[in-house]
Amino acid sequence: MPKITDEKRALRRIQILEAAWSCFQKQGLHATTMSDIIAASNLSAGAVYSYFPSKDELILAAVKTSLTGLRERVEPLLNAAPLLPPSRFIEDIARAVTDFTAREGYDLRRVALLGWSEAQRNEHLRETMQVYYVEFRARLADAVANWKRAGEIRKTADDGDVSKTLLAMILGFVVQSAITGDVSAQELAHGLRDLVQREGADAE
Amino acid sequence: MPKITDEKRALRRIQILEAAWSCFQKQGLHATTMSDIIAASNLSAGAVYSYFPSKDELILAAVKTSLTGLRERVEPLLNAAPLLPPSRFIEDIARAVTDFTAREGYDLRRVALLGWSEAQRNEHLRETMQVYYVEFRARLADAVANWKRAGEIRKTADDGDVSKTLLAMILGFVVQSAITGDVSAQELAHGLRDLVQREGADAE
Amino acid sequence: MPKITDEKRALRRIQILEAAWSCFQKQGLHATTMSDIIAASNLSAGAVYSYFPSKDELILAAVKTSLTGLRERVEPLLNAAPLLPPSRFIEDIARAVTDFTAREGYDLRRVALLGWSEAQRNEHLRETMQVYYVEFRARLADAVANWKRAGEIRKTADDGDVSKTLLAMILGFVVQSAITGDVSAQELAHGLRDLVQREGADAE
Amino acid sequence: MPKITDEKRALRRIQILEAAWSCFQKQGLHATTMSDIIAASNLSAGAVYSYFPSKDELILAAVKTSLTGLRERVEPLLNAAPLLPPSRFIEDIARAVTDFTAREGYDLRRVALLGWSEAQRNEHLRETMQVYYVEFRARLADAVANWKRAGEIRKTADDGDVSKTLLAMILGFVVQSAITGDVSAQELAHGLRDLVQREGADAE
DNA sequence: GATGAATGAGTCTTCATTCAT
DNA sequence: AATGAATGAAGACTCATTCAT
Repeated sequence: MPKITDEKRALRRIQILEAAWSCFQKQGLHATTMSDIIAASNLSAGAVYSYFPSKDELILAAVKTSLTGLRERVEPLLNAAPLLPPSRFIEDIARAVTDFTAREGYDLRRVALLGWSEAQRNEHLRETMQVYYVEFRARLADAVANWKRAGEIRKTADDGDVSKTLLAMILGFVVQSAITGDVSAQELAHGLRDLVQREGADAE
Repeated sequence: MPKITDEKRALRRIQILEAAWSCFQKQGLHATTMSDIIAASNLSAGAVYSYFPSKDELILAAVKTSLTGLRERVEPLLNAAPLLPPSRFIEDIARAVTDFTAREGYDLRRVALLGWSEAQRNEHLRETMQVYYVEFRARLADAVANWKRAGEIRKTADDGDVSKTLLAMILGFVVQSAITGDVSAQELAHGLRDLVQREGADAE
Repeated sequence: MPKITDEKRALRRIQILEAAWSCFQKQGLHATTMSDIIAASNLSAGAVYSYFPSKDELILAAVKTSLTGLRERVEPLLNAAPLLPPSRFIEDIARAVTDFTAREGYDLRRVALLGWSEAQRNEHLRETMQVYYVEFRARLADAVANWKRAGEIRKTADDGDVSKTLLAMILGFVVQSAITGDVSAQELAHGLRDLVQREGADAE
Repeated sequence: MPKITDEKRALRRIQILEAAWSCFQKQGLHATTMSDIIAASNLSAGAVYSYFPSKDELILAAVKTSLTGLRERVEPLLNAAPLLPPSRFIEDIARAVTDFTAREGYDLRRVALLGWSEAQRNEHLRETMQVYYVEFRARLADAVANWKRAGEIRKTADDGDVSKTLLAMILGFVVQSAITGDVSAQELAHGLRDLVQREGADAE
């Protein structure tokens, strides 16, 4: 077995990461043993450890990857021109969360909950997440500025405050749909629309 | 006949629970060992086990108690007459979360994140949470009905949808403030107000 | 099982240490597994670890104890008045090494070799040994001074040099008897006497 | 027909052996992994294993080689005519040990300690060493006989006993200088001389 | 011949829980 | 009732060795 190509190494990494995801979702981060992951990956202990030096590193990679994966899906929505109005925008973001979950064969929402929990005791993970969410909020603030120009929300709105509220809605959607399992992207969006529109205002 | 009165038993339970909370927040649910909790509670292993038959029960009790504690603080806000308008209401709820954290000497938000994560692998906890959030949402739906009567939001709004959106905002506030640590109840409320009010609408 | 007495704790420690010695001699330090020691001590893994926090600590204790044990046996020889002449003195020291081995049911010489080897990679052990041997040499230097006063060796002798040579003989006796197994305390002493006494000098 | 000449093979062996020595000294025999040696030798795992079938063989070879190397250096001293008197002879032997260490870029003394320790659990190594030391002692006994003829030591001296004492001094010098690091060949020799010469005897 | 990725048995250590005192 | 020492199953990780390419 001489030198393996970088391509193959990358594939192996993904193979292991997928095995890990699958276990993590079913059993949680700590109830999952390395043996579980090793068995699910169809590799040997040594092989897995040659790709990830510790369980913590594997957890980190799993969570980071899901963060990155989500970003890639949400990016187009943020860059769309013209930008969709707030409630439609939120609906699409929520749908991206839901779709990501369904498509990749693993539940992004569950991984998110596990990751947040883990971030409490893992410095590196906590920082990674902080940076991620702060950056994401900055992108939302850009969207808010856009909406102000488009007259979707009033000019005096504070970009920062609104972006915080929007992020809260998105993260809360993740939690709520993971725990109660009975919330759709559409319901979230309609709820926002109804909150926004007063009596007599014309719908969407 | 027990030497120890029921009253004393109750106090001991709280003593243990507080020790557990304190450890859980610092180290997470699984990195906390029974030894940690036993040491923090100033009791013996046997004593702790006579109050809680297993670590899982202790986790369950710790999370349930924080759920109950929060409910008690939020209850008055839901029953207030007249009900505050949406953004004010959200602000007060968020403030209750923040205050609860500060006052009891332990961080409700962290416990919430840990609890959600744990709920992934603990059937009983998951059901408890589901019931709790669904009930809480029902109370929020009542508030929505109230707001409709008061003309705060339009009559055609769907109580269920709006309650889901509101819950998302609240849960998302918990996540965001636990992870980034830079969101206040006021910012959340202002963000909602700005989202709600269009150009030319009169403020609050 | 309430609080155990200090006495019992000390006995347990010895019980474990003896199990460890016995294993270390048969298999060496690193080929001995904790399982071996646990089995030999008739205790559980947890119990052993409650007395010694790691294998390294156990190794350290085993070596230190043998150092201390030997010192206790050699002490009287150093303090004897009048001090025996050099070759007799060396003979008794060598005999103490041999006896210690036989009596305590474990081979001091083997433990010494293992310890020296381990000291190469264990900072703490190395320092402990350094201190021990330097102190021991100081005691030998005292003996040399005594011999000079008694006319056993010439006045111009350097206490330090002679103590180094004596220590070398003792340590070398340990090595040689452990490896070849065919050297007695008497042979060592006779060899020294023969080296010391020239033609025509009167014996002993 | 091998692509590689015997000469090259021999060079490779030495290259590996030197890598092994270097690792063994730094970390000890068991803390050194085959990976360490492989990395230090700049060869592949397969290559190293084609020269030494197992780690044990490598240890054996490393220790044996150091034994042989030392013999080659000491040989001339034993065959010198006229033979140096005892304390001068010991000084030169000790110096050979020290020089060997310095010149070959690796510490003979450390390897010796490791080897003795390993001999406890390695039958083959133990036998090799026994033979080596017994033979070496026989050469020392020859020297003793010489000294008797030359009147350096008294005629009634027992060649065997004296050779054992001399070997003890040499081996003990190795231990002491490896552990305390503060003994020179000269000090050892002076110590012996002082022990040998009584009051009034003429020096050297 | 050479390579180095893969193997997997074996190691040290932890920790929820029990129960003799 | 209370104690805390003891248990031992289970977990994370290592590393000598092999063999497909």
